[in-house]
Order: sequence, then structure tokens, then C-alpha cells
Amino acid sequence: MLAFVNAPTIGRVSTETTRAQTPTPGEAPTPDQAADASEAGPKRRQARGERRIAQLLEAAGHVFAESGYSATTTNAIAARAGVSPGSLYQYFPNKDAIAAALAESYADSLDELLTPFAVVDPTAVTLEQALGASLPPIVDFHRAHPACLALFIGGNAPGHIMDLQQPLMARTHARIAALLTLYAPQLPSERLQLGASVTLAAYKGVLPLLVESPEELVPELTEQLKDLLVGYLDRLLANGD
Amino acid sequence: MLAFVNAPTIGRVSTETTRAQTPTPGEAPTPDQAADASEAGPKRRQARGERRIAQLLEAAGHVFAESGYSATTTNAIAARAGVSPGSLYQYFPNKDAIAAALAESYADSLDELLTPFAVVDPTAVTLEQALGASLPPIVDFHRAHPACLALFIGGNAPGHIMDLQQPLMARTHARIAALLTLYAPQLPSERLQLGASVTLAAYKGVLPLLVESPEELVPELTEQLKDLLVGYLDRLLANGD
DNA sequence: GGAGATTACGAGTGATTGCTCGCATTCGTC
DNA sequence: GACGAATGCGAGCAATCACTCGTAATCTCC
Repeated sequence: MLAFVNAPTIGRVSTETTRAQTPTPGEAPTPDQAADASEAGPKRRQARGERRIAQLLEAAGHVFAESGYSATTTNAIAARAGVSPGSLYQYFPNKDAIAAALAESYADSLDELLTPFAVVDPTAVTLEQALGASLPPIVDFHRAHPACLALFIGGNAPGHIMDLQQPLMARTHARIAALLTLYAPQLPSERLQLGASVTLAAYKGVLPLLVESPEELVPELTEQLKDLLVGYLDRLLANGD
Repeated sequence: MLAFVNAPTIGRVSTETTRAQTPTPGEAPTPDQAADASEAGPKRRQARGERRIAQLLEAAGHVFAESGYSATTTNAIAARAGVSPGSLYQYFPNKDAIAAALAESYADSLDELLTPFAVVDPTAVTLEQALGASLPPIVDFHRAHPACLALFIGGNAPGHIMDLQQPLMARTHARIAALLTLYAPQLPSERLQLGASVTLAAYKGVLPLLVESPEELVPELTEQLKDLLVGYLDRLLANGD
């Protein structure tokens, strides 16, 4: 389940943040690898391999969500996926790459869920209506993929992992800013950027509540999240005359 | 600087979450320690020791804020404080205890900053005025102690560390709920609890923005945070008739 | 059904790190 | 100035964990 299987950018990930496992660095590297897999090596892969990648990413999502990034071991991910550690490292060069693949998958999904913000007609739909329609699927996504929140939204993992959230956040920020532009074209851009940042931050703050709440509270809480954002944005647009 | 020095509950911290470092567990423990330091062992301590504790906690705050909990090594804390690892372990039984001491210190400070919420006169001061007066010192505190946010508010460290934030969060939630009760006594308690949770979550969400922003943006952002909370609470109180 | 590539395994390796231990130094007190 | 207690040191231990490697099973394609 869940279309993780689209084989993200695996293979050219951080080759220097990892622990240097080279005991004798004085030895010159054999120069045949430069022409071998220099740039365009999409890697032959069987259907079984694709399935394994999906299994591994799903398992990683669960373990990361339960334990956070640094506390999860690659062996735990492999065990949860029902494979050996060696097999895991056939598909991912290191632990970071697993998180990176997850991040890319999540970013793609969320980007799709945020597209409605770009095509709203402000003369036909109020801001409240737009949010009321768009928020529930986003909430559902986060409840289905808690690792997204735990790792890439507000989580504090080691530096290079945090970098992965930046593109997603930048895109989300842009979506919000675009939405604000639609509803308040006269707002000075500086204020609009600030408003988008605050809106995004508030949204990120309430998400954990929504993800950890029992199922039956979700509609009510989603409504409250909408109220929070609309309440703020109303004030922002009113003060910006 | 910074009055950390009030010697928190060090010495009776988690004695089981640590790695079992006893090679031969068959050996029976000498029974004289049960009567020795069973419950009330406040530990004789010189002024020098208090100073070291303060140094260590301050250093820990910096390192934790920079690297997060699990990425910081106890040796790094000791080095930053200018002491040897052995000295660190004279004052703290383990890494967790350092974080716990920090958490207690932060919780005390924040609790004090939140007391204004308990003594507001709703007939003389509007909700907006109350927040406008109380938020800036809280923001200043978090900017002065970034580790508080990184470790205990929204951070995802290994489990037992997350437990430390719960008392602080519970107290903050109670303060907000009390404030809401003052301004909307007719609101059903269920809705009031929910509103307090959402308010707290939104506040937690915007804090990182405030801590990481350059100095000159802080007043403006604090104003936006106030708008966010007031905008939501206005709606909450209006819908609750 | 055979050749070559891909997949799978899992015990092992080396680096990291929380923490200890024996011993030296300084402090408080008489 | 002398005694015990508190403080201070830092090399090193033991456990953990990301990652490797030799080898064997399985797939693809002829």
C-alpha cells in the first residue's frame, strides 16, 4: 500500500557526513570508478527490489515515528521490514538516505494536497470555506504518516536531517503566501510574508495535537485549527489596509 | 549569570533507564546503603560545587540547543564547561539527569512568567491587553534559553526526556484554561479545555519562529503571536454562547 | 538449463560514547 | 598544619550501532 515505490534519489546522497570508515586513508583510490557510475546510474532493479524498498520505507516510517530519528537503529528498521541489515544497505547507502527518501515521498504527497490553495477563486469561495475544504485531507495524511511530523516538521534531529524539511516548508510557505495574495492583493508583501510564516508556524504547532488525538476528536479539532487560522488571517487582512 | 544555582533534585533520578554497567549481577548488593542514603540525602556540597553545577547546566543548555539531546555527548558538555568528564559525573548521575535538571530550572522560570495569567481582572483588562503585557517576557526568556524550546517544547528526544516536558505543559495548559475561565465563565468546560489545548499548541508552534528570528523582528512577531491567539480566542468565546 | 545479474543473508568490524575508577588536589575546620 | 571530605582529573572500559563482506539463493533472459 501507499505508492512509495517510485524510487527516489537514492545513490547520490551525503557521502561525507557519514562516519569515515576508511582505516588507511593514505591509499590512493582506484580511478576506474569515475567513469563507471559517474552521474547517470539509475541502477537495474527487479520488481522484488522495488517491493523491498517499499517495505523498508514503510517500516522506517513506523520506527521513526515511534522513536525519533537518532534513537532508531537501521537494524530495527530492517527487522521491522522483515529483512536483514545487509539487504537494507543494498537499497540505501546509509541511514540518512532512508530519511531522505521518506522526506521526498512525504513532500510529494503534501505538495499535491496543497495544490487546491493555488486554484481558489476568491470571489466565489471565502477563505474559511477554502480552508474548511482543504484541511481535512491534510490532517488525514498526517495521521496516516506520523513520521512526517516527527521527522520533518518541528522535529529536531541532527542537522543534515533537518535540512530535508526545508524544501517542503518553503513550498508550503509559498502556497500560503499565494493564497494570501489572492485574498488580500493590497497587503504589502513584507507583511504578507510575515503573515504566511506565522500561519505556517501555527499550523505546524497544532498538527501534533491532531495526530495524537483519538479518532473521534479529529473533526472538532480540525474545525478549531480552521478557526485559529481564519481568526488570525482576518486580523492580518483587516490591519493591513 | 542566570540563577540556575538552586540545586535541583539531583541524585534520585532514573536508576534503571541507564545502561546496566554491572558485569557480574549475581553479586548481592551490600545492604548498608539502604539505611545510608535511602530518601533524605541532600549531599554535602561546597560553594565550588554549586558553581560547577551552574557552569555545567549553562554549558549543557548551549550544547543541547545546538545539537539536540541525543547528538550531544556528555564529554562535549564537560568540555564546554571547562571540566573533565569525571567531574561532570560527580554532580549528575547520568546524561538524563542533566536534562532533567535543566527542565526543572526552565519549568520554574516559566511558571513564574505565567503567573500574571492567574491574577488578571477581566473587568479592567481586555484579553488582548493581558496577552500584550505577558507575552514579551516569555518570548525574551525563550530567546535567552533556546534549549528549553529545543528539548522540552515540541522536540522529539528519546522517551524519558519527553516525559520531562509534561509537567511544564500541564501547568501551562492549566494557566491558559484559568485565563479562559475568567473571560468566558459560561463556556462549557469541555470546549474550554479544547480551546486551551489549541491555544497552547499554536503558541508552541510560533515560538521557534520567535527564537530564531533576528532581534529587530521580535516586537513585530510578538504582536503577530498576540493577534493569532486573540483572533482564535475571540472566535472560541463567540461560538460558545 | 545455464550464464550473469540481482537479491538476500547475518556475523563481524571499527568508531563512538556514556560512564567508571584510581588517584591527585583543594577546601573547610579544628 | 593536619585531617577528612569534597572536588578534580582523564585514560580507559563496555556496550551500542552504522555499516561491510563473503557467500548463497533467486531471478531474468537466452
